[in-house]
Amino acid sequence: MVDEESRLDEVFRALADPTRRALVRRLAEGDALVLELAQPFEMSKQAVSKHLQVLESAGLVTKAVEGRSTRVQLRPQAMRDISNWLDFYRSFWTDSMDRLVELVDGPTRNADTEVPR
Amino acid sequence: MVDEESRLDEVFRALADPTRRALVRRLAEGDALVLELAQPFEMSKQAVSKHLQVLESAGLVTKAVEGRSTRVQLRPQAMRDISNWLDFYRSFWTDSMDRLVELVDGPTRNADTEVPR
DNA sequence: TCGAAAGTCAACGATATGGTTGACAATGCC
DNA sequence: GGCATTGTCAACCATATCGTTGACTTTCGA
Repeated sequence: MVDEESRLDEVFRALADPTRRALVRRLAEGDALVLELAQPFEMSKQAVSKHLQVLESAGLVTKAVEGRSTRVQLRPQAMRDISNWLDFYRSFWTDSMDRLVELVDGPTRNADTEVPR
Repeated sequence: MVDEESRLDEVFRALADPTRRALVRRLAEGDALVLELAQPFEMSKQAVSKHLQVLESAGLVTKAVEGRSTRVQLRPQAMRDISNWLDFYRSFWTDSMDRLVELVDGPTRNADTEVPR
């Protein structure tokens, strides 16, 4: 069982690369074979294969062998982990906006908005 | 001007480290001095300083010199970039759930739910 | 059956990362 | 003034990352 922290690491890291994000975006349009994925990138198929391994180990992608081809499928549920992580801060950045507004406009609004713990 | 892609890279990368996420979470409770941040981690202040530089260059944190101390402040707005990026896939993973349900339950529900582009 | 196609594995190289230690500049305090 | 405190910089080390090329296995098709 992989603990939550290292899973977050993997997903964040997997998405911290423009090539891999492009692969993900491509896969959002539908499944594809590895070579189809490698095609638009000027990169060796080996490089793409490695990127797909990173995505797979992060749980963002699954593979299914079909004859001598391999079909790759997006598994966007894995993004839920980081989405949940972000949720904790979502209220924060709107609150920050409020505080900024307050700074600019002066404390006209009543201060009953709780600061999150 | 930094283009959108490399900004995403930086933010994703910055958050792909458990120490830095811990720093962020700590800063969510309020501003802190660098030494205060270094305190709970069994790590040299230099290491923490480096992490903070990564966070700062990703726009997740700002620093303000106060005498010989430096106050660090969270800037959660930077997370908006990746939140927006995720938004594109948010509908996706719920749709995938629907497709899964359909697979298990059989096609009982009418198929008027659009597949996103 | 033989050759081309799809994909992975292994080894290599250049560069980035995350940590260390030691030195240093700037500030505050006595 | 002199010394401790805060933080960064520089150099170094071990390891990871991202790409390459070459070899290999498996599968398809003529």
